[in-house]
This record gives sequence, structure tokens and C-alpha cells, in this order.
Amino acid sequence: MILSFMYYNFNEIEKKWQDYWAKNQTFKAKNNSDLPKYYVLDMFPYPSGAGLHVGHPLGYIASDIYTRYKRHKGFNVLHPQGYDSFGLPAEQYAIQTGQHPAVTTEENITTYRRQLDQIGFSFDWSREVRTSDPSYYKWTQWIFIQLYDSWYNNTSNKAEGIDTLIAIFTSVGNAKVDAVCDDHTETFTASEWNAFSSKKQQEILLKYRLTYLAETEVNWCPALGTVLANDEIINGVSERGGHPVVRKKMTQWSMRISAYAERLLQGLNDIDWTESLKESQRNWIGKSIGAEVKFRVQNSEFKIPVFTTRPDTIFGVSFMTLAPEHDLVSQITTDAQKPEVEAYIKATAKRSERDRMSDVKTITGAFTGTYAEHPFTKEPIPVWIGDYVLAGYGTGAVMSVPCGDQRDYDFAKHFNIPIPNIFEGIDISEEAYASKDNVVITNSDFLNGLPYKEASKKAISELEKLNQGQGKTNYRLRDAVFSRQRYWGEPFPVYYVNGMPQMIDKVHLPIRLPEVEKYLPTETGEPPLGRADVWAWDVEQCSVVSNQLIDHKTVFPLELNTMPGWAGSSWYFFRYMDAQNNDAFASEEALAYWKDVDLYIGGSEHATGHLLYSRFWVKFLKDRGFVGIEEPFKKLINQGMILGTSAIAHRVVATGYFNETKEVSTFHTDFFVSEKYSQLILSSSEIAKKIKQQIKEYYLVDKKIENFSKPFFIGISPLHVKVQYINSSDELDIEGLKNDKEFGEDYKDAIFIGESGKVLSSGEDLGEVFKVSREVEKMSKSKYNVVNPDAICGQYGADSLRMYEMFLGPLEQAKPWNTAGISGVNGFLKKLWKLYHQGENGSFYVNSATPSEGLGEELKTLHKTIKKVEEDIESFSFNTSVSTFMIAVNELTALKCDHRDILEPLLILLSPYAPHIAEELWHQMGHDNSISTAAFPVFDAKHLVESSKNYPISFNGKMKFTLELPMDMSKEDIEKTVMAHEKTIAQLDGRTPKKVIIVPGKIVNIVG
RNA sequence: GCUCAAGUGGUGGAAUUGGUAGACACGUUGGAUUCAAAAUCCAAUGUCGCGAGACGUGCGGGUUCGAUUCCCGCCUUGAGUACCA
Repeated sequence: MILSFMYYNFNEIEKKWQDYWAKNQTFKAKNNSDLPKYYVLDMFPYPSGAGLHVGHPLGYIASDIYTRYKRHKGFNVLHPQGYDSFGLPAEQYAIQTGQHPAVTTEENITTYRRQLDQIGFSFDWSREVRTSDPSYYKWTQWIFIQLYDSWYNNTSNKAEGIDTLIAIFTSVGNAKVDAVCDDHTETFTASEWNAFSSKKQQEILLKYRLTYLAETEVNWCPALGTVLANDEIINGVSERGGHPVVRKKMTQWSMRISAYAERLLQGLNDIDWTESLKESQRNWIGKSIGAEVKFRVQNSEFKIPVFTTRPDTIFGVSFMTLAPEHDLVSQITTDAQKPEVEAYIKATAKRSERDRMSDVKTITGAFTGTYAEHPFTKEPIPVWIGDYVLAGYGTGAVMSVPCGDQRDYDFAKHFNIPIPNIFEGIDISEEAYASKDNVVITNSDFLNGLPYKEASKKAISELEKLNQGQGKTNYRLRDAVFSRQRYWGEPFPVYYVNGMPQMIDKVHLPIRLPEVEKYLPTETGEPPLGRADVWAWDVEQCSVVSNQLIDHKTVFPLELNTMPGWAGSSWYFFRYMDAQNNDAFASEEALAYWKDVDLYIGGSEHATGHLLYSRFWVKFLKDRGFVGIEEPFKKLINQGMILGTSAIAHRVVATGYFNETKEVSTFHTDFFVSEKYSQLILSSSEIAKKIKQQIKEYYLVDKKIENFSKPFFIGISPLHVKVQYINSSDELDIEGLKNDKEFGEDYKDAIFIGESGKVLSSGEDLGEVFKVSREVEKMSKSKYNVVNPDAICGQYGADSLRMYEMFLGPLEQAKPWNTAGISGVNGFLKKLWKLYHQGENGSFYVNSATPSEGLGEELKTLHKTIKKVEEDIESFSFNTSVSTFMIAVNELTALKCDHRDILEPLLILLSPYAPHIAEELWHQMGHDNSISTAAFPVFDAKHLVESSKNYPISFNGKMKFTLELPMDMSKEDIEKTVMAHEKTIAQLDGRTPKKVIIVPGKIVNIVG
């Protein structure tokens, strides 16, 4: 066994230790331990059918290094993994092929697991979870019911059980309740409440529940046949697939995340996330402070509430603008204006969200014919509608102050509305003045002479006196739509009685996803669950029964929507703490021990989706007493994307006439030129002439194509070729490309012109090469630059892959992958192996005797390495540790070091990065246990003490030479020695220095 | 437009409180070993220059004895966001 490992046989070693870890459950975390806990989590992966490319494991490698490091440091580490296994791709595949998504998901997970295992991650797989597993989504449904049974009390500033709200309604009505609820919720007394029908009471309660069913304007994606949440739409099209999205009114489940807007914003101050990530959450929450002002509509009872951040500019209002969708529009429009207004509303409804977004320059609007009344001057203010006002933000109406807002200004200019100036000494003839700084209000009655802040305060207090406004804080964050018209998601534990939703009792969970014969919407446009035959709830038997039994007395229809992707991923980090528990989503003890995630690593694309929703659910679960923490992820790191290095071959295109009609056209020839000629060929160079001639002969003689002209003109067309055919010197493996099965005959006849201009029929011409040019792009199948970790592990080993991914650059930065560079770390591991195999014929050998002296240099190297590696891991600077290891091995090799006292601690330092080789050498050193819990070596500064310093001697800040001087030399002596040095005298060339700066231990700088 | 991040050799990148710019690696060139290749080892490698030397961290200023690092103004690239009242 040992003999076969005389050389570094990574394939055998890695297999051996992966099997050992699995068999011995080396990385199983205990739920009770005297050791301090540490929880390291990777963002939940979706098991896609394409498998992993080398970009995917980057974050997993980083978190695994940190996990292993923490174990060496004496922590009980929880490092689990699982699958966010509900989702669109499996369902789209199911629609195309008819295969059940559970089947393809299972297959994908198998591939995923195999790929993860071969990289040597130290996951505790005994805690694996899958969101599509009924034993998991049972608890997702359970949390949904908890949300339904809760309301948000602004007075206590937390969520409470709905029963406390009902108690208040029963005793005093809702006038005194400060709760987060729908707009336009009616006020009622206790006696009115008690007299309401049960249905009416249920309708009212829905306006308060934290998850509620309501008709809302949603983002409907016709191509996917489902609604999407705001964060699932990028630039007006769906995040998945890029399909158009339209606005539509639908009855949907929503999550009242807006109740938590302020807490979600404030919580950001207490967590260690990157500033950019916190900033995008802050922008998404979009807090703005201002006032709500009510404008009376002249000659009517209506009032138009508006939200403004500039109450100080209230005397600058010259019109009002309502969103075309605003409820009041139809009621206040005069008969005379009705045709124009209705036509405008129709026109804007037709425009998709995308059109409206891409076309912000065109100013459109219509006058309603109605006037509102200024709260202070009582002057009439024309009321317009315009699509630059969004129905979903604020009150859907604005008080338009053209002198202080550019959009109002443009609108006023376009429709010839007056633009009164209320800013002292500011010119508004060209554009509005939107800044809050350096403003003094004028032409504004009691606000004259005041700056922004004072004027705003004063305006609000005056509005309050009139009962026409008050200070208000507004948030951009909208409630999140929670229904999806899809099959492959969690079913809602909901049935309907008289159209009102009812929760199924928690004891009957999980409500399992029913079988359907097709995964498409029904003919009547209902979601796929509408195709299920057994999808009704029997309240007496408490079970799911056939639809045919629906009688609306004891058997009722079940909800047809399913939950969105973020449902299962908003709480999974708790399930890992106690993954097998059947009585709770996790036991109180487990929750109390593991608390929160100490380190979370994942992509920044989840900034406004998963990371916001998780925080929301955790705050809710805390309010209701189910968990003890306010924030789930203490520290969060976004790993940067690994980009591909595409290989581009240069194909010759020729322009000429190639047929009897002598029509001139351009076509792709079979000729390729090496990188050197990719620019040159456009000119009338010798090589271009030669190629033209070759092309002519080839098509006329070899291909026997008649009527083939000599090409008038030749150019270059770039062609992506597979990166696996490119070596470290950017040279193409011509044979490989020609015989690639994927392209069949495409390149069978290709002719390659190499670097020296010679034609290469194949790769046999020695010393003659064909080069491609390289370009850094996103890894994608279509660019043939995807690199599969399986191939890397096979050729270089998992330890090389792990180290190389770290070596590429800082974790958080985007960086290109180039397989050629991996030989560097692979060479390092071979060199390391040799260091431990300095015996006869390269056999394993370490010197276990502890010499009394003489290890000075070796100890210096070791302790320098301990210090640097420890600092690097603590600061997530893994790329520099890899360099440090290389330096250490280079130095120890030069010293021919074979001492156990040096080589053993070095292995522990290395084991988080290259665990397989570390385990193997650890084992060869005579240890029976795994290296994974060996104590991390302790740094001792005494080994780094230097007696002298090689001082850089600078003249006017520029280093000219260095001088070795004792560390304890005084400033005066340094100056004397330096000034007396011959090189100093030569540099000064007779001049007298103005000043000599000496920083002991650092630098000498001579000025003058 | 706004917000955030980043610009250093042929390439990936290093320089953690301002103190020897280019560590470590890839690539390239030359050499050793080999019948030959692979593997391995040694040396050189920022630019210009034969050389002494000069220049050099996106650009222009500034602070400092000294700036990749700090300040001001610009340019470029990437990411996010977008009529948010």
C-alpha cells in the first residue's frame, strides 16, 4: 500500500481519504458539546441538470477551508449541505419531456453529490435537507400557517397571534389599533364587529394577517404562466428565461414584508456584510421621510392624498398628477374630458412595463378637467394624469412642483403649465432645482426666508392645524407575492369555503403535492394543480380526497397555486440544526445551541431576494417565540464569479463571386490563420496575397468548383473553439478539433495556416504551431469555455483544484479561469510530497529526533508561515496563503529539511487547503486519527527575531542601494555609517544633504 | 442618471498602520538531464538603453523627506438600480 504512494498519486490518495471520511463520519457535528460552536453555511444550491463547472465550487472551497481551520482551532463546527430542489428548470424540463420533476431532480442531485464528494468537502451529510421532500416542506407549510395566524402590532413593534387582535376587535373595535394593514381598512366599533357575519369578519382579518389573500396588481409572465415577485424581474423581463412581464390584477397570496421594512433597515447596522450588499438592501427598502398632504377636490367630497419629501415646496405646486390607474380618476374626470382621459388610460395600459421603462423621454398625460384646492392659498390646482406617476408607490399621486422636480418641470413645459419659482436667487429658466441644499424659500407666505429643513417642519405643523396632512415615512419595499401558478413547489395547506381561505390544521401536515398527468395550466387557465383528480379537503376525515367528492359542505376544493422558490430557502438554515426532527422544524435545544449562521458564503445575486426574505422570516419567527435570534447571518461574504478564458480561432472569410451569375458575396472559407495574422490579413500583405491564391486553388482545383473567382477581399471572422484543445501556450490541438464528435464533419477539411505562414495539414509538423487568441467572458456552453471540475480532478487532483481556485485571486473578486496555470499548484504539491519522501528511492522519511540546536532557519520559515496563514484565513485572504505555502516549501526544500518538528505542524497548516495529501502524509507519519481535529500550531514570535536589517538607502525618496546594518544600531550610528559609505558619496557627488531621515528598522532617506 | 466596486508587467495577482513596487505562479527565452519525449532541475525575464542610467501602479493636480496606499478633479471598466415624488 505504502509503496504505491512513493510518488504523488493523487487519484488513489483522494479516493482513499474520501472513503475514510464517509465511513468514519469524520465531519459529523454534535448538537451538544463543550466546545464553542461555529456555523459555516454555503448558499443553498439548486441542483441543475448541467452539473457543476469550475466556477461553482469557489465559495464551497473557501467555506470548507474556513470550516476545517475552525475545527483545528477547537470549535464544534456545523457545516451542512442540501438542495433547494423545487424550482422552474425541472418543471420546464418536465413540460417538455413529460418526466416527473421529482425524477429529474433526483438524478441531478446524484450528479451534484458525486461532484461535490470528489472535491473533498467536509460537509456533515447526515443533516442533508431537500426543500421538495415532504418531511421538509411540512415545516414550510407550518410556517405559512403561523404567518396567517399573525398580525403586526406597531405599538409593541412585533408580530402577535391573530387571537389577540380578535380580542381587541371584540372588546373595543379597531379604531385604537395601530397595526400594519391594507389601505382603506374601514373603522368599526366592538358592537359592529360582533354583529358582522363570520365571512365579513374573515375578510377584515385578511387585511391584517401577515400572509393574506388579496386582489393585487401582479407581474404576470405569460411565457412561464405564472406571477413573479419584484426581485424575480430584471430589466422588465423574467430573471429565468428573459420572458416579458405584464401587469395584471389577480387574487394572490402575499407576504406582508412591508410591516418589517424599518426593522429590516435597522438590522443592517448590526451585521457584518459587505457595504455594497447592505446598500442594495437599503435601496430596495427605499425609506424616504416626508409628509402626506391631502388636497380637497373642488366642488366635491373627494380628497387626494399625496406623499412628498418636499413639504417645504408646497407653495410651488402648480398642478397635481395622478397615476392613470388611480381609483379616483374615473370619479373626478369631467364629462368634457372623459374621452381624452379614457383614451389615455387605454393607451398606457397597452404599453408593457418594459416599454414604459425604456421610454422615459416621451412626456404623456391628460387633463381630468377637475381642480383641487391648495390647502393654504385655496387657489385652484389642475388635476392631471400621467404615467410618470406610479400607482404602486406612495399614494399613486403627486403634488407637482415644477421648479423643484425635473419630471414635474418637463411635464409642465410640455403642457404649458405655469412654473412658479419659490427659490430665492435661483434661476429655473432652464431646469428645475432639485437639491435640498442652499435653498431659501420665497413667494411662500409663512415659509419665506426659511431653508429646507425649517420650512418642511413648519409646513407640516401648519398642515396638521388644518387637518390636511402630517409627517410620514414611506418605503419602496412592497408586499411580496407568494403564489405561483406552477406545479413544482410547496402546496398551500389551504382549502376554500365560500371563497374564503381556511387553514388545514397543523397536525395534518404535510399536504403532499398531488400527481398530475401534465405540468401545464388547464384549458380554463387554472394552475397545473387544477389537473389533479385527488385534490380536495375532507374536513371530517381530515384528508385529501377525490375532487368528485366536493360538495362544499364537508369536502372543499384545495388551493391550486404553489409557493415560490424562496419559501423553502427562507428558513433552511434552522433545519440543518436538527434535520431529522418530526415534532418541530428544529428542537429548542438545537436552536439554542447553534443560534445563527456565523459565516455565510454565496453570490451577490441574492441581495434583494433570498437574503431579504430570510431576514423577514427570522424576525417573524423571533416575534412569535420560535427562534431566539433577530438576524440569521452574522457575517456574509460574496464570492466573485469565475469567468472563462475563451479561445478564438481566426477564420478567413472571402468576398468575390462564386457562381455563374457573378453575384458578389462573402462566405466562410475552410481556412484558418494563426493569431499572428489575425490583424495583418486585412492589409495587402504578402501573406494575404498568398492566402487569396491558396483559396482560389483550393476551391477550383481541390474542390472542383467552377466559376470561382479569385477573392477580391479577405477578412477574418472570430470563431469560439473548445478550450480543452488549447495548451498553456495558446496553441491549438488541430487533430483534437477535427475529430471532435460534436462538430461532426464541420472541420474535417479545415486548413490551418500556422505562425510562420506554413499550411498545417495536421498537428504532425513539429516546431510549427497554430495559435488562438484569448478573451475573458462569462462561462457558457455556447462559448465553449466551460471547464468541468471532473476533468481537473482526474488530471491534477482535487487538492490542486482547491488550491488553484484559491490561488486565482481574492475571493470576492471576479477572475478568469485558465486551466494552464494549474500546473503551478500541482507542481507545488509534488514538491511538498518530495519534502516528505527524501528516503531511499524516494521513500517516505522524516527525522523524528529533536536536535538541540540548528533548526533556526527551518523554525523561522515555519513560524513565518503559521503567522501569515492564520492571518490570511482570518481575513479570508486565501490566495496569499497559497503563495505562503509555496514559499515555505521552496525554502524548506532548499534547506533539505526533514525534521518532524517542522514537517508535522506544516501539514496541519496545509490541511484545510489540501486535505487529502495532508491526511495521507499525516498517516504516513504514524498517526491513526484524522488530521482534521489536530490542534492548529501556535505562532511563537521568538523564532522571527532578526539581528540585522537590510536597509534600503533612498535619495529623495528613491531607493538606490541597500545596506545590511544591525537592528540595535542607534540613529546616529546609522547616519554615520550611511554617510561614510562610498555609494552615498558617489550619489551625493559633492552635494551636502539638507536632511537625513532615519526610521530605525525601516528606511534611510537622504534629502538634498 | 444614481449607488457600489475596481484600474499595477505578456497573464493571474502581491505589497495588512504611507517606507526596497512587481512576492508567488503562469507564459516566454536559454541551459542541464535524456537515444528522444514527458517529467525534473538551474538561470534570465516591468519598459527604454550596449552601458551608466532614466522612466514606471488609468490621467491631471496636491499633501509629505517619502504616495499603489492619503486628499481634490477627471477618465475607463464591471456590478446593481432606475420615472420612488
